[in-house]
Amino acid sequence: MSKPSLPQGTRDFSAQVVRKRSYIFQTIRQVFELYGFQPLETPAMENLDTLMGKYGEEGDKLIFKILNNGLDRPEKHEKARAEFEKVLAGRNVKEITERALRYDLTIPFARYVAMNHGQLTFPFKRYQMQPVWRADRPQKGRYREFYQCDADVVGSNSLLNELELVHIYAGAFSKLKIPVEIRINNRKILAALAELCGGADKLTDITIAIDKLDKIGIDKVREELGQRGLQEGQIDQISRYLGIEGSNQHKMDQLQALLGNNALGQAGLAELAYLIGEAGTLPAGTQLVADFTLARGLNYYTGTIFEIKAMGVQMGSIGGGGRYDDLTGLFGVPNIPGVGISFGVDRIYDVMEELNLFPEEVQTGTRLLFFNLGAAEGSASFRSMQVLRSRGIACELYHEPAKFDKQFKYAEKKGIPYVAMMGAQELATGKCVVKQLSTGTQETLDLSAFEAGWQPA
RNA sequence: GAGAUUGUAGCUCAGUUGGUUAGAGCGUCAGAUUGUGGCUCUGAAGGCCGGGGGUUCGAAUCCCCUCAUUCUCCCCA
Repeated sequence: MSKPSLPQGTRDFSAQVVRKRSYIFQTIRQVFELYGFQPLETPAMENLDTLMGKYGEEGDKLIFKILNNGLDRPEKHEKARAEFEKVLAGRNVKEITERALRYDLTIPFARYVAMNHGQLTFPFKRYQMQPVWRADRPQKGRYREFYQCDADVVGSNSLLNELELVHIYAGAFSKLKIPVEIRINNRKILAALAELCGGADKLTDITIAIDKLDKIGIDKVREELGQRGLQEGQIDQISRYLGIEGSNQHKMDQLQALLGNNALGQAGLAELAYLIGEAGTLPAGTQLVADFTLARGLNYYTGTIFEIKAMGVQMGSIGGGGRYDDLTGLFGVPNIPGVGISFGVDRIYDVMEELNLFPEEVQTGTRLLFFNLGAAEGSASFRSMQVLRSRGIACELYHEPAKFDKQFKYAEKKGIPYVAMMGAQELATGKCVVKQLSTGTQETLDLSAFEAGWQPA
Protein backbone atom coordinates (compact mmCIF):
# COMPACT_ATOMS: atom_id res chain seq x y z
CA MET A 1 0.00 0.00 0.00
CA SER A 2 1.57 3.24 -1.11
CA LYS A 3 1.11 6.49 0.75
CA PRO A 4 -2.06 8.35 -0.13
CA SER A 5 -1.53 11.30 -2.41
CA LEU A 6 -3.38 13.85 -4.50
CA PRO A 7 -3.68 13.80 -8.27
CA GLN A 8 -1.24 16.18 -9.89
CA GLY A 9 -2.30 19.81 -9.85
CA THR A 10 -5.10 19.44 -7.28
CA ARG A 11 -5.26 20.72 -3.72
CA ASP A 12 -6.96 20.20 -0.40
CA PHE A 13 -8.16 23.39 1.26
CA SER A 14 -7.91 23.35 5.04
CA ALA A 15 -10.16 25.39 7.36
CA GLN A 16 -8.14 28.61 7.27
CA VAL A 17 -7.80 28.57 3.51
CA VAL A 18 -11.46 27.74 2.94
CA ARG A 19 -12.49 30.68 5.13
CA LYS A 20 -10.27 33.07 3.23
CA ARG A 21 -11.42 31.76 -0.12
CA SER A 22 -15.08 32.05 0.88
CA TYR A 23 -14.42 35.63 1.88
CA ILE A 24 -13.27 36.34 -1.67
CA PHE A 25 -16.23 34.50 -3.20
CA GLN A 26 -18.74 36.21 -0.94
CA THR A 27 -17.34 39.65 -1.62
CA ILE A 28 -17.47 39.16 -5.37
CA ARG A 29 -20.92 37.54 -5.18
CA GLN A 30 -22.33 40.52 -3.27
CA VAL A 31 -21.16 42.87 -5.98
CA PHE A 32 -22.57 40.66 -8.75
CA GLU A 33 -25.94 40.56 -6.97
CA LEU A 34 -25.85 44.29 -6.42
CA TYR A 35 -25.68 44.77 -10.18
CA GLY A 36 -28.58 42.43 -10.85
CA PHE A 37 -26.71 39.32 -11.95
CA GLN A 38 -28.32 35.93 -11.33
CA PRO A 39 -26.44 32.84 -10.19
CA LEU A 40 -26.07 29.81 -12.45
CA GLU A 41 -24.50 26.42 -11.83
CA THR A 42 -23.84 23.83 -14.49
CA PRO A 43 -22.70 20.19 -14.16
CA ALA A 44 -19.07 19.23 -13.61
CA MET A 45 -19.28 17.19 -16.80
CA GLU A 46 -20.62 18.07 -20.22
CA ASN A 47 -21.13 16.03 -23.35
CA LEU A 48 -17.83 15.86 -25.15
CA ASP A 49 -19.50 17.31 -28.27
CA THR A 50 -20.35 20.44 -26.34
CA LEU A 51 -16.72 21.13 -25.52
CA MET A 52 -14.68 19.81 -28.45
CA GLY A 53 -13.58 22.32 -31.03
CA LYS A 54 -14.34 25.37 -28.89
CA TYR A 55 -10.90 26.02 -27.44
CA GLY A 56 -8.66 25.44 -30.43
CA GLU A 57 -6.49 22.44 -31.14
CA GLU A 58 -4.39 22.95 -28.00
CA GLY A 59 -7.49 23.30 -25.87
CA ASP A 60 -9.00 20.07 -27.13
CA LYS A 61 -5.94 18.19 -25.91
CA LEU A 62 -6.30 19.69 -22.44
CA ILE A 63 -9.89 18.58 -21.90
CA PHE A 64 -10.20 15.80 -19.31
CA LYS A 65 -12.23 13.04 -20.92
CA ILE A 66 -14.28 10.52 -19.00
CA LEU A 67 -14.13 6.87 -19.95
CA ASN A 68 -17.53 5.36 -20.71
CA ASN A 69 -18.90 2.83 -18.28
CA GLY A 70 -19.79 -0.69 -19.32
CA LEU A 71 -16.90 -1.22 -21.73
CA ASP A 72 -16.22 -4.52 -19.96
CA ARG A 73 -19.47 -6.03 -21.21
CA PRO A 74 -18.57 -8.83 -23.66
CA GLU A 75 -20.95 -7.73 -26.40
CA LYS A 76 -19.16 -4.35 -26.51
CA HIS A 77 -15.60 -5.68 -26.69
CA GLU A 78 -15.26 -5.83 -30.45
CA LYS A 79 -16.67 -2.39 -30.99
CA ALA A 80 -14.64 -0.89 -28.16
CA ARG A 81 -11.39 -2.30 -29.57
CA ALA A 82 -12.14 -0.96 -33.01
CA GLU A 83 -12.99 2.46 -31.65
CA PHE A 84 -9.93 2.49 -29.43
CA GLU A 85 -7.77 2.15 -32.52
CA LYS A 86 -9.27 5.44 -33.69
CA VAL A 87 -8.44 7.04 -30.36
CA LEU A 88 -4.83 5.96 -30.83
CA ALA A 89 -4.95 7.72 -34.19
CA GLY A 90 -5.78 10.92 -32.32
CA ARG A 91 -9.53 11.00 -32.77
CA ASN A 92 -12.05 11.13 -30.00
CA VAL A 93 -14.70 8.55 -30.33
CA LYS A 94 -18.09 8.35 -28.71
CA GLU A 95 -17.97 4.63 -28.07
CA ILE A 96 -15.07 5.17 -25.67
CA THR A 97 -15.78 8.57 -24.18
CA GLU A 98 -18.84 10.73 -24.56
CA ARG A 99 -18.46 12.98 -21.51
CA ALA A 100 -15.75 15.34 -20.32
CA LEU A 101 -15.02 17.64 -17.39
CA ARG A 102 -15.90 21.31 -17.72
CA TYR A 103 -12.95 23.24 -19.17
CA ASP A 104 -14.24 26.74 -18.51
CA LEU A 105 -17.53 28.42 -17.58
CA THR A 106 -18.15 30.31 -20.79
CA ILE A 107 -18.95 27.42 -23.12
CA PRO A 108 -21.29 25.69 -20.65
CA PHE A 109 -22.98 29.07 -20.25
CA ALA A 110 -23.32 29.41 -24.01
CA ARG A 111 -24.77 25.88 -24.13
CA TYR A 112 -27.24 26.86 -21.40
CA VAL A 113 -28.32 30.01 -23.21
CA ALA A 114 -28.70 28.13 -26.48
CA MET A 115 -30.86 25.49 -24.77
CA ASN A 116 -33.04 27.99 -22.90
CA HIS A 117 -33.11 31.11 -25.04
CA GLY A 118 -36.88 30.74 -25.43
CA GLN A 119 -37.44 31.12 -21.70
CA LEU A 120 -34.78 33.68 -20.85
CA THR A 121 -35.43 37.40 -20.60
CA PHE A 122 -32.79 39.37 -22.44
CA PRO A 123 -30.45 40.92 -21.67
CA PHE A 124 -29.64 37.93 -19.51
CA LYS A 125 -27.12 38.61 -16.75
CA ARG A 126 -25.62 35.61 -15.00
CA TYR A 127 -22.72 34.92 -12.70
CA GLN A 128 -21.10 31.57 -12.03
CA MET A 129 -18.40 30.43 -9.58
CA GLN A 130 -17.36 26.84 -10.04
CA PRO A 131 -14.25 24.71 -10.50
CA VAL A 132 -12.97 23.85 -13.95
CA TRP A 133 -10.45 21.21 -15.00
CA ARG A 134 -7.59 21.27 -17.46
CA ALA A 135 -5.05 18.54 -18.21
CA ASP A 136 -2.31 21.14 -18.29
CA ARG A 137 1.16 20.67 -16.82
CA PRO A 138 0.93 22.36 -13.40
CA GLN A 139 3.36 25.07 -12.37
CA LYS A 140 3.40 28.21 -10.28
CA GLY A 141 -0.12 29.60 -9.96
CA ARG A 142 -1.48 26.98 -12.37
CA TYR A 143 -3.52 23.98 -11.38
CA ARG A 144 -5.43 21.15 -13.01
CA GLU A 145 -8.46 21.99 -10.90
CA PHE A 146 -9.13 25.65 -10.26
CA TYR A 147 -12.04 28.01 -9.79
CA GLN A 148 -13.40 30.49 -12.22
CA CYS A 149 -15.69 33.27 -11.26
CA ASP A 150 -17.47 34.77 -14.26
CA ALA A 151 -20.15 37.35 -14.94
CA ASP A 152 -21.63 37.77 -18.42
CA VAL A 153 -24.41 39.78 -20.03
CA VAL A 154 -25.83 38.32 -23.22
CA GLY A 155 -28.41 39.68 -25.64
CA SER A 156 -27.34 43.31 -25.60
CA ASN A 157 -24.94 45.38 -27.64
CA SER A 158 -25.12 48.35 -25.32
CA LEU A 159 -21.87 49.78 -24.01
CA LEU A 160 -23.72 50.34 -20.77
CA ASN A 161 -22.92 46.71 -20.01
CA GLU A 162 -19.20 47.32 -20.34
CA LEU A 163 -19.56 50.33 -18.11
CA GLU A 164 -21.26 48.25 -15.44
CA LEU A 165 -18.61 45.58 -15.66
CA VAL A 166 -15.91 48.20 -15.12
CA HIS A 167 -17.70 49.27 -11.96
CA ILE A 168 -18.15 45.66 -10.84
CA TYR A 169 -14.40 45.18 -11.11
CA ALA A 170 -13.72 48.42 -9.29
CA GLY A 171 -16.30 47.68 -6.60
CA ALA A 172 -15.12 44.16 -5.93
CA PHE A 173 -11.40 44.97 -5.78
CA SER A 174 -12.07 48.02 -3.69
CA LYS A 175 -13.98 45.88 -1.18
CA LEU A 176 -11.13 43.40 -1.15
CA LYS A 177 -8.72 46.33 -0.69
CA ILE A 178 -6.57 45.26 -3.61
CA PRO A 179 -5.16 48.23 -5.54
CA VAL A 180 -5.70 47.55 -9.23
CA GLU A 181 -5.41 48.95 -12.68
CA ILE A 182 -8.37 48.06 -14.87
CA ARG A 183 -6.79 48.03 -18.29
CA ILE A 184 -9.02 48.32 -21.30
CA ASN A 185 -8.54 48.18 -25.00
CA ASN A 186 -10.69 47.34 -28.01
CA ARG A 187 -10.30 44.60 -30.55
CA LYS A 188 -11.52 46.95 -33.25
CA ILE A 189 -8.45 49.07 -32.63
CA LEU A 190 -6.24 46.03 -32.99
CA ALA A 191 -8.13 45.03 -36.13
CA ALA A 192 -7.58 48.51 -37.53
CA LEU A 193 -3.89 48.21 -36.77
CA ALA A 194 -3.84 44.94 -38.69
CA GLU A 195 -5.58 46.59 -41.63
CA LEU A 196 -3.09 49.44 -41.64
CA CYS A 197 -0.22 47.02 -41.50
CA GLY A 198 -1.31 45.41 -44.70
CA GLY A 199 -3.13 42.35 -43.52
CA ALA A 200 -6.47 41.96 -41.80
CA ASP A 201 -5.74 38.26 -41.92
CA LYS A 202 -2.72 38.87 -39.70
CA LEU A 203 -4.88 40.00 -36.79
CA THR A 204 -4.46 36.77 -34.83
CA ASP A 205 -0.69 36.71 -35.38
CA ILE A 206 -0.43 40.31 -34.25
CA THR A 207 -2.53 39.82 -31.12
CA ILE A 208 -0.63 36.72 -30.08
CA ALA A 209 2.69 38.54 -30.44
CA ILE A 210 1.50 41.73 -28.73
CA ASP A 211 0.04 39.72 -25.88
CA LYS A 212 3.57 38.65 -24.94
CA LEU A 213 4.94 42.19 -24.72
CA ASP A 214 4.89 42.25 -20.91
CA LYS A 215 6.74 39.00 -20.72
CA ILE A 216 9.36 39.13 -23.44
CA GLY A 217 9.85 42.83 -24.27
CA ILE A 218 9.59 44.84 -27.47
CA ASP A 219 12.63 43.37 -29.23
CA LYS A 220 11.39 39.80 -28.91
CA VAL A 221 7.92 40.89 -30.01
CA ARG A 222 9.44 42.42 -33.15
CA GLU A 223 11.31 39.19 -33.72
CA GLU A 224 8.14 37.17 -33.34
CA LEU A 225 6.20 39.46 -35.67
CA GLY A 226 8.94 38.92 -38.23
CA GLN A 227 8.66 35.17 -37.85
CA ARG A 228 4.93 35.46 -38.35
CA GLY A 229 5.51 37.00 -41.73
CA LEU A 230 5.24 40.78 -41.20
CA GLN A 231 7.41 43.24 -43.10
CA GLU A 232 9.91 45.60 -41.47
CA GLY A 233 7.79 48.69 -42.18
CA GLN A 234 4.72 47.07 -40.70
CA ILE A 235 6.65 46.05 -37.62
CA ASP A 236 7.86 49.63 -37.19
CA GLN A 237 4.29 50.85 -37.30
CA ILE A 238 3.26 48.30 -34.69
CA SER A 239 6.21 49.40 -32.56
CA ARG A 240 5.06 52.99 -32.75
CA TYR A 241 1.59 51.83 -31.73
CA LEU A 242 2.98 49.91 -28.76
CA GLY A 243 5.12 52.86 -27.76
CA ILE A 244 2.14 55.15 -27.09
CA GLU A 245 2.31 56.43 -23.51
CA GLY A 246 0.98 59.08 -21.17
CA SER A 247 -2.42 59.95 -19.74
CA ASN A 248 -5.54 58.32 -21.13
CA GLN A 249 -6.38 61.45 -23.11
CA HIS A 250 -2.88 61.80 -24.45
CA LYS A 251 -2.82 58.16 -25.51
CA MET A 252 -6.11 58.48 -27.31
CA ASP A 253 -4.92 61.59 -29.13
CA GLN A 254 -1.79 59.83 -30.32
CA LEU A 255 -3.77 56.81 -31.41
CA GLN A 256 -6.16 59.06 -33.31
CA ALA A 257 -3.24 60.39 -35.28
CA LEU A 258 -1.83 56.95 -35.94
CA LEU A 259 -5.13 55.44 -37.12
CA GLY A 260 -6.17 58.29 -39.41
CA ASN A 261 -9.68 57.74 -40.74
CA ASN A 262 -9.70 54.01 -40.60
CA ALA A 263 -13.41 53.36 -39.90
CA LEU A 264 -12.93 50.35 -37.70
CA GLY A 265 -10.27 52.10 -35.68
CA GLN A 266 -12.44 55.15 -35.17
CA ALA A 267 -15.30 52.98 -33.95
CA GLY A 268 -13.06 51.22 -31.45
CA LEU A 269 -11.57 54.45 -30.25
CA ALA A 270 -15.03 55.98 -29.80
CA GLU A 271 -16.11 53.04 -27.65
CA LEU A 272 -12.98 53.33 -25.56
CA ALA A 273 -13.42 57.08 -25.16
CA TYR A 274 -17.04 56.56 -24.12
CA LEU A 275 -16.08 54.14 -21.35
CA ILE A 276 -13.28 56.31 -20.04
CA GLY A 277 -15.49 59.38 -20.18
CA GLU A 278 -18.53 57.79 -18.54
CA ALA A 279 -16.75 55.76 -15.88
CA GLY A 280 -16.69 58.78 -13.60
CA THR A 281 -15.02 58.51 -10.24
CA LEU A 282 -13.94 55.02 -9.31
CA PRO A 283 -13.46 53.85 -5.71
CA ALA A 284 -10.13 54.64 -4.10
CA GLY A 285 -7.29 52.35 -5.10
CA THR A 286 -8.75 51.47 -8.50
CA GLN A 287 -8.15 53.16 -11.80
CA LEU A 288 -9.19 52.74 -15.37
CA VAL A 289 -6.35 52.83 -17.86
CA ALA A 290 -6.36 52.70 -21.63
CA ASP A 291 -3.71 50.17 -22.60
CA PHE A 292 -3.20 49.63 -26.31
CA THR A 293 -0.70 46.87 -25.68
CA LEU A 294 -3.49 44.77 -24.20
CA ALA A 295 -4.49 42.03 -26.63
CA ARG A 296 -5.70 38.89 -24.81
CA GLY A 297 -5.18 35.55 -26.41
CA LEU A 298 -8.74 34.35 -26.87
CA ASN A 299 -9.73 35.14 -30.39
CA TYR A 300 -13.49 35.18 -29.94
CA TYR A 301 -13.34 38.70 -28.50
CA THR A 302 -14.57 41.36 -30.92
CA GLY A 303 -14.92 44.64 -29.01
CA THR A 304 -13.86 45.93 -25.61
CA ILE A 305 -11.30 43.82 -23.76
CA PHE A 306 -10.38 44.01 -20.09
CA GLU A 307 -7.52 42.90 -17.94
CA ILE A 308 -6.83 43.46 -14.25
CA LYS A 309 -3.36 44.08 -12.91
CA ALA A 310 -2.78 44.13 -9.16
CA MET A 311 -0.48 46.98 -8.18
CA GLY A 312 2.45 46.48 -5.87
CA VAL A 313 2.92 42.77 -6.47
CA GLN A 314 4.66 40.63 -9.04
CA MET A 315 1.76 38.69 -10.45
CA GLY A 316 0.11 38.02 -13.78
CA SER A 317 -3.37 39.32 -14.46
CA ILE A 318 -5.97 38.54 -11.81
CA GLY A 319 -8.95 38.99 -14.08
CA GLY A 320 -9.96 39.59 -17.64
CA GLY A 321 -12.75 39.53 -20.15
CA GLY A 322 -14.28 41.21 -23.12
CA ARG A 323 -17.05 41.49 -25.66
CA TYR A 324 -17.87 38.74 -28.11
CA ASP A 325 -20.40 38.46 -30.92
CA ASP A 326 -22.60 35.48 -31.35
CA LEU A 327 -21.25 33.12 -28.71
CA THR A 328 -24.19 30.75 -29.03
CA GLY A 329 -23.87 30.54 -32.79
CA LEU A 330 -21.77 27.44 -32.19
CA PHE A 331 -24.87 25.81 -30.75
CA GLY A 332 -27.20 26.83 -33.54
CA VAL A 333 -28.68 29.97 -31.96
CA PRO A 334 -27.23 32.98 -33.80
CA ASN A 335 -27.30 36.69 -33.01
CA ILE A 336 -26.82 36.65 -29.27
CA PRO A 337 -23.92 38.98 -28.53
CA GLY A 338 -22.46 39.37 -25.08
CA VAL A 339 -19.76 40.72 -22.83
CA GLY A 340 -18.23 39.10 -19.80
CA ILE A 341 -15.55 39.30 -17.15
CA SER A 342 -13.74 36.76 -15.04
CA PHE A 343 -12.01 36.89 -11.65
CA GLY A 344 -8.93 34.70 -11.11
CA VAL A 345 -9.72 33.61 -7.59
CA ASP A 346 -6.56 31.60 -6.99
CA ARG A 347 -4.33 34.48 -7.94
CA ILE A 348 -6.45 36.99 -6.04
CA TYR A 349 -5.88 34.77 -3.01
CA ASP A 350 -2.11 34.86 -3.53
CA VAL A 351 -2.13 38.64 -3.93
CA MET A 352 -4.17 39.13 -0.76
CA GLU A 353 -1.90 36.79 1.14
CA GLU A 354 1.16 38.69 -0.04
CA LEU A 355 -0.30 42.10 0.78
CA ASN A 356 -1.77 40.79 4.03
CA LEU A 357 -5.27 41.95 3.17
CA PHE A 358 -7.45 39.31 4.80
CA PRO A 359 -9.40 40.82 7.70
CA GLU A 360 -8.91 39.29 11.15
CA GLU A 361 -12.55 38.29 11.49
CA VAL A 362 -12.32 35.97 8.49
CA GLN A 363 -10.77 33.38 10.77
CA THR A 364 -13.47 33.26 13.40
CA GLY A 365 -14.38 29.72 14.37
CA THR A 366 -15.35 28.56 17.84
CA ARG A 367 -15.64 31.52 20.23
CA LEU A 368 -15.82 29.74 23.56
CA LEU A 369 -14.53 26.45 24.93
CA PHE A 370 -16.26 24.88 27.93
CA PHE A 371 -13.81 23.02 30.11
CA ASN A 372 -14.76 19.49 31.01
CA LEU A 373 -14.03 19.07 34.70
CA GLY A 374 -15.84 15.83 35.48
CA ALA A 375 -19.05 13.93 34.79
CA ALA A 376 -21.51 16.18 36.63
CA GLU A 377 -19.60 19.34 35.69
CA GLY A 378 -19.51 18.25 32.05
CA SER A 379 -23.27 17.67 31.97
CA ALA A 380 -23.93 21.10 33.44
CA SER A 381 -21.53 22.69 30.97
CA PHE A 382 -23.23 20.91 28.10
CA ARG A 383 -26.59 22.36 29.09
CA SER A 384 -25.15 25.88 29.29
CA MET A 385 -23.38 25.38 25.99
CA GLN A 386 -26.64 24.51 24.23
CA VAL A 387 -28.16 27.73 25.58
CA LEU A 388 -25.30 29.78 24.15
CA ARG A 389 -25.49 27.91 20.86
CA SER A 390 -29.19 28.73 20.62
CA ARG A 391 -28.13 32.36 20.85
CA GLY A 392 -25.85 31.84 17.87
CA ILE A 393 -22.53 31.71 19.73
CA ALA A 394 -20.19 29.02 18.39
CA CYS A 395 -18.91 26.93 21.29
CA GLU A 396 -17.45 23.55 22.12
CA LEU A 397 -17.19 21.36 25.19
CA TYR A 398 -13.86 19.59 25.67
CA HIS A 399 -14.54 16.00 24.68
CA GLU A 400 -13.53 14.37 27.97
CA PRO A 401 -12.55 15.30 31.51
CA ALA A 402 -8.89 16.29 31.47
CA LYS A 403 -6.27 18.36 33.18
CA PHE A 404 -6.52 22.12 32.88
CA ASP A 405 -3.30 22.42 31.02
CA LYS A 406 -4.50 20.09 28.27
CA GLN A 407 -7.75 21.94 27.80
CA PHE A 408 -6.01 25.30 27.72
CA LYS A 409 -3.62 24.06 25.08
CA TYR A 410 -6.53 22.77 23.00
CA ALA A 411 -8.19 26.20 23.10
CA GLU A 412 -4.95 27.88 22.12
CA LYS A 413 -4.21 25.56 19.22
CA LYS A 414 -7.65 26.07 17.80
CA GLY A 415 -7.53 29.79 18.31
CA ILE A 416 -10.56 29.84 20.61
CA PRO A 417 -10.49 33.22 22.40
CA TYR A 418 -12.53 32.39 25.53
CA VAL A 419 -12.89 29.48 27.93
CA ALA A 420 -15.71 28.84 30.41
CA MET A 421 -14.97 26.90 33.57
CA MET A 422 -17.66 25.25 35.62
CA GLY A 423 -16.21 23.05 38.34
CA ALA A 424 -17.56 21.75 41.62
CA GLN A 425 -17.30 25.18 43.30
CA GLU A 426 -19.18 26.96 40.55
CA LEU A 427 -21.84 24.28 40.35
CA ALA A 428 -22.49 24.62 44.08
CA THR A 429 -22.84 28.40 43.92
CA GLY A 430 -24.52 28.77 40.50
CA LYS A 431 -21.59 30.61 38.93
CA CYS A 432 -19.42 30.32 35.87
CA VAL A 433 -15.86 31.52 35.33
CA VAL A 434 -15.10 33.00 31.89
CA LYS A 435 -11.53 33.70 30.91
CA GLN A 436 -10.17 35.54 27.91
CA LEU A 437 -7.00 33.81 26.78
CA SER A 438 -5.31 36.71 25.02
CA THR A 439 -5.35 38.96 28.09
CA GLY A 440 -5.48 36.35 30.85
CA THR A 441 -8.30 38.23 32.55
CA GLN A 442 -11.21 36.30 33.96
CA GLU A 443 -14.48 37.04 35.66
CA THR A 444 -16.98 35.08 37.69
CA LEU A 445 -20.55 35.44 36.45
CA ASP A 446 -23.91 34.28 37.71
CA LEU A 447 -24.83 31.29 35.58
CA SER A 448 -28.19 32.76 34.59
CA ALA A 449 -26.61 36.03 33.51
CA PHE A 450 -23.90 34.19 31.63
CA GLU A 451 -26.38 32.05 29.73
CA ALA A 452 -28.72 34.91 28.96
CA GLY A 453 -26.31 37.67 28.13
CA TRP A 454 -22.65 36.75 27.67
CA GLN A 455 -21.12 37.83 24.35
CA PRO A 456 -17.62 37.45 22.98
CA ALA A 457 -15.97 40.82 22.43
C1' G B 1 4.94 17.66 -25.90
C1' A B 2 10.43 19.73 -24.51
C1' G B 3 14.00 21.10 -20.64
C1' A B 4 15.68 21.55 -15.53
C1' U B 5 15.05 20.44 -10.23
C1' U B 6 14.23 17.82 -5.80
C1' G B 7 12.73 12.98 -3.33
C1' U B 8 15.86 11.00 4.07
C1' A B 9 10.75 10.96 10.70
C1' G B 10 4.04 14.08 10.65
C1' C B 11 6.75 19.07 8.85
C1' U B 12 11.54 21.78 7.52
C1' C B 13 16.11 19.88 6.55
C1' A B 14 21.57 17.78 7.92
C1' G B 15 24.14 13.32 6.62
C1' U B 16 31.96 13.73 5.46
C1' U B 17 36.48 10.34 0.11
C1' G B 18 31.04 4.78 -0.12
C1' G B 19 32.24 2.24 6.18
C1' U B 20 29.41 -0.40 12.24
C1' U B 21 23.24 0.95 15.27
C1' A B 22 20.84 7.22 9.68
C1' G B 23 20.68 12.56 12.90
C1' A B 24 18.79 17.77 14.36
C1' G B 25 14.97 21.45 14.98
C1' C B 26 9.79 21.92 15.05
C1' G B 27 5.38 19.08 15.93
C1' U B 28 2.99 14.72 18.58
C1' C B 29 2.47 11.84 23.19
C1' A B 30 3.79 11.19 28.49
C1' G B 31 5.84 13.27 33.02
C1' A B 32 7.68 17.49 36.25
C1' U B 33 2.10 20.10 37.39
C1' U B 34 -5.06 16.50 40.78
C1' G B 35 -8.53 24.26 39.79
C1' U B 36 -5.52 28.13 35.72
C1' G B 37 -2.48 27.86 29.49
C1' G B 38 1.70 30.12 26.58
C1' C B 39 8.00 29.51 29.15
C1' U B 40 11.33 25.75 30.89
C1' C B 41 13.20 20.81 31.94
C1' U B 42 13.01 15.24 31.43
C1' G B 43 11.53 11.08 28.65
C1' A B 44 9.09 8.34 24.62
C1' A B 45 7.03 7.08 20.05
C1' G B 46 7.90 7.91 15.10
C1' G B 47 12.34 5.74 9.01
C1' C B 48 11.84 -0.40 3.24
C1' C B 49 16.68 6.95 2.99
C1' G B 50 10.33 7.38 -3.34
C1' G B 51 10.35 2.30 -6.00
C1' G B 52 13.16 -1.39 -8.96
C1' G B 53 17.78 -3.04 -10.83
C1' G B 54 23.23 -2.70 -10.98
C1' U B 55 28.59 -1.77 -9.22
C1' U B 56 31.00 -3.14 -4.42
C1' C B 57 33.38 -7.06 0.97
C1' G B 58 30.02 -2.93 2.15
C1' A B 59 25.26 2.00 -0.89
C1' A B 60 21.04 7.22 1.91
C1' U B 61 25.84 8.25 -0.77
C1' C B 62 28.21 5.87 -7.30
C1' C B 63 25.57 4.09 -12.21
C1' C B 64 20.93 2.78 -15.02
C1' C B 65 15.61 2.56 -15.23
C1' U B 66 11.03 4.09 -13.19
C1' C B 67 7.53 6.94 -10.34
C1' A B 68 6.53 11.45 -7.95
C1' U B 69 7.54 16.86 -6.80
C1' U B 70 8.58 21.80 -8.02
C1' C B 71 9.94 25.25 -11.77
C1' U B 72 10.65 27.02 -17.05
C1' C B 73 9.05 26.81 -22.32
C1' C B 74 4.42 25.98 -25.30
C1' C B 75 -0.51 27.49 -23.88
C1' C B 76 -3.37 29.66 -20.29
C1' A B 77 -6.38 31.66 -15.27
